[in-house]
Amino acid sequence: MKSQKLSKNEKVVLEVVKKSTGPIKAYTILSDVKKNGLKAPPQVYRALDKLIKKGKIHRIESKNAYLDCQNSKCKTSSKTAFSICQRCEKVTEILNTKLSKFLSSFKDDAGEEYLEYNLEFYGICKNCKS
Amino acid sequence: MKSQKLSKNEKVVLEVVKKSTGPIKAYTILSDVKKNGLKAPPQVYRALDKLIKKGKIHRIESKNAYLDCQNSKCKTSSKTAFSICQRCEKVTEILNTKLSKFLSSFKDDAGEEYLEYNLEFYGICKNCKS
DNA sequence: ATATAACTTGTTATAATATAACACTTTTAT
DNA sequence: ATAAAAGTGTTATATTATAACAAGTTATAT
Repeated sequence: MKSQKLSKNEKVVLEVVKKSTGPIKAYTILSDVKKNGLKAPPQVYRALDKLIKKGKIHRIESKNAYLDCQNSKCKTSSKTAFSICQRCEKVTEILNTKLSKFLSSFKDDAGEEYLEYNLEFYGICKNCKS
Repeated sequence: MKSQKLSKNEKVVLEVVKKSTGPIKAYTILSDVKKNGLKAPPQVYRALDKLIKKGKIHRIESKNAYLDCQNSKCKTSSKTAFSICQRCEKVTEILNTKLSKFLSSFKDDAGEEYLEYNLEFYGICKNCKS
């Protein structure tokens, strides 16, 4: 794992991601951080990439969007699981020991294990069901 | 599940995806199907979307690429798992009953189950290790 | 303290991925 | 036979992401 120290742009971008109520898109971040002097996509994408590597945020692959990490221990930047509501688009990080143990020790039919994974569950959240 | 009948463009696109040795990108498909008369991105993307719904192909989210389904029974278009080699980029669909049962019956901490999921494992494949 | 390597930033341009909108044709169901 | 639904062709544009390069900053070793 990389140093956890954040650069100026990384801090600026992380604050915006944290403030967001859900996954936020790169260009939404960009328009938001313009008031902090950032001007161009590479500045945002570079910060996002670093923040992911440092375990501060996650990328929700099926949404091309970014979410701040809910796990204070943050050992999970390469072992991630999320639930995604198909109605309200809400995304929640899943922190579940049984799940992470199962996936971390999963061997495929060739006997191979995997150090990293990303799992996205899709369904209707409790709120939308009721 | 939708009807399995394929339209003309869907057949053309599916053939290209099947022929590919690994996940193939939409614009690679496009340049390939130009000899069949298809000319513009929407023709390809529409076919891809339908083929996914019909369970003929999968989208590899972390690669923005498409892979033909290896499961002849093809009940799994919304419950998918893949292994992705970080060195050679090879992608293999994982068909493993223990895994699918575990994930299909997984309840999160709020007791919710999910009808759909997509799981991507990352590691080094057997071939690259040796 | 100073050289130098490693990292970070700013900037322009462009690449890569995907969809909107609309007119038209074909297939399907009644 | 007709209407509804599904599929096609087309142009334009939206969205997401990276290449490339110059300049500034910080960390480290001597």
